[in-house]
Amino acid sequence: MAKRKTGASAARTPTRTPSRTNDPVRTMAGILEVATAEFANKGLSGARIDEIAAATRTSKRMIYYYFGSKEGLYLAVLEEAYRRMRSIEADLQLGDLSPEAALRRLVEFTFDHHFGNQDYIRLVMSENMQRGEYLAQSKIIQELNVTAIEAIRQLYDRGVAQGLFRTGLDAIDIHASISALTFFNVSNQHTFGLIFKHD
Amino acid sequence: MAKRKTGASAARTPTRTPSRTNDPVRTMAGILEVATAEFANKGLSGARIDEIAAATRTSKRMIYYYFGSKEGLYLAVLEEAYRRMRSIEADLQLGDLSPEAALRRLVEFTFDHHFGNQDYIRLVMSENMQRGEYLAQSKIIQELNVTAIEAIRQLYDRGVAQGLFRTGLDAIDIHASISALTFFNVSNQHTFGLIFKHD
DNA sequence: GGCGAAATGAACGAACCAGTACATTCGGCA
DNA sequence: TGCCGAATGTACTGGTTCGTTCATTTCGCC
Repeated sequence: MAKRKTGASAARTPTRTPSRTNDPVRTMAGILEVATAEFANKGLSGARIDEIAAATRTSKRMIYYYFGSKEGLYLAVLEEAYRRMRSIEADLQLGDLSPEAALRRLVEFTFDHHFGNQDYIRLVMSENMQRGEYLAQSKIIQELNVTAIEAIRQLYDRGVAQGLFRTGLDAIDIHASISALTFFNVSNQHTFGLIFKHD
Repeated sequence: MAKRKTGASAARTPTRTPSRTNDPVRTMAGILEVATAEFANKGLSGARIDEIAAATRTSKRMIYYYFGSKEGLYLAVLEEAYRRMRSIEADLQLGDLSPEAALRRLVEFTFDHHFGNQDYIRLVMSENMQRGEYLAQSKIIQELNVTAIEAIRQLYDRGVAQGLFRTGLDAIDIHASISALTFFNVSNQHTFGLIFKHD
């Protein structure tokens, strides 16, 4: 069931995975998975460490052992969510496509990802409620974002060079435009749906 | 449940405020004002009744006296925020303008309101984090929203009749389009600003 | 000018919740 | 095969936080 990955603590774990009860990698992954759902559902202040622990195979003790604090766990969850998204995004290989095709593909991906990963949306919403306090602490996420913006900039510059896109736009604004409508539709579905709507 | 004062806002307040210690209208208004800031800043679960009470001229006792519970206060804050916005919106008198001018005016108002009332934005974000649970309880807000959508529908229909707007659009979608970009820019300013930006 | 309801204040309590102390088992390695 | 650090379980605690209890003051009204 559990696949061994080299990530966690050190590279000293042998490749075999015998039937053992100590499995830090699995423990951490399990905690992260449950915590992602909990933080996405209730936000940072609404989430309860005890509930996360109860939904895990392990105990609250382990959460503090691996993540140090509620905030530490939240940050780890946030980083994992960003890392996952940017990872898929990087796999799109936008550089291999024409500017038009690349842009279309990026929009499609963003659309699909936002609608398919509401946990991610809610984590970002939550983080905006915290005024980006935890994002600001994460060098990792900031680098991921810079890379993503850089990819858009290159794509845009290629398009401008070929006379396909008009000049004077900012990569960040493009990113915002791509995200805004679909993000808004997911994030505000409840206050909007209540006005009258279903589809 | 809260025992709402009938004509809370106006009606029976003597126009001057003599030196009297009992002033329920003022007490309620003061609580609402402080609570709005607190809920907008920290969200429902992050807000602290004790902090709201401390920032008021009155006491926690009064919060429960007038609003019954933390949730009751939150709902009252939400309703007041919506009511205020829709009230200004209604003052725009869109019906008196040409469809084009009315649409432009609506967009401008939405833009200005969103940027000028970040508390409102954050309350709506917060409410979306609660999945619209409290909006769903508020007949008042739902009616306000229906009215607002209806105004857009009329405006749109007039424009279509005059051949100014293309057909086949939905009033709710128009509303979403108007709100999305500016709402997103305010609501996600922190996770976006962190990518790199200032203006 | 006094009566009863509305409004207010001070302090308390019970549940909740993040984080910890203590104790134990596991598992790689010499 | 015994050692030792890594990993885990159990039970607890100290502070926080929503909500309440009890007592008092205010004020409209007759």
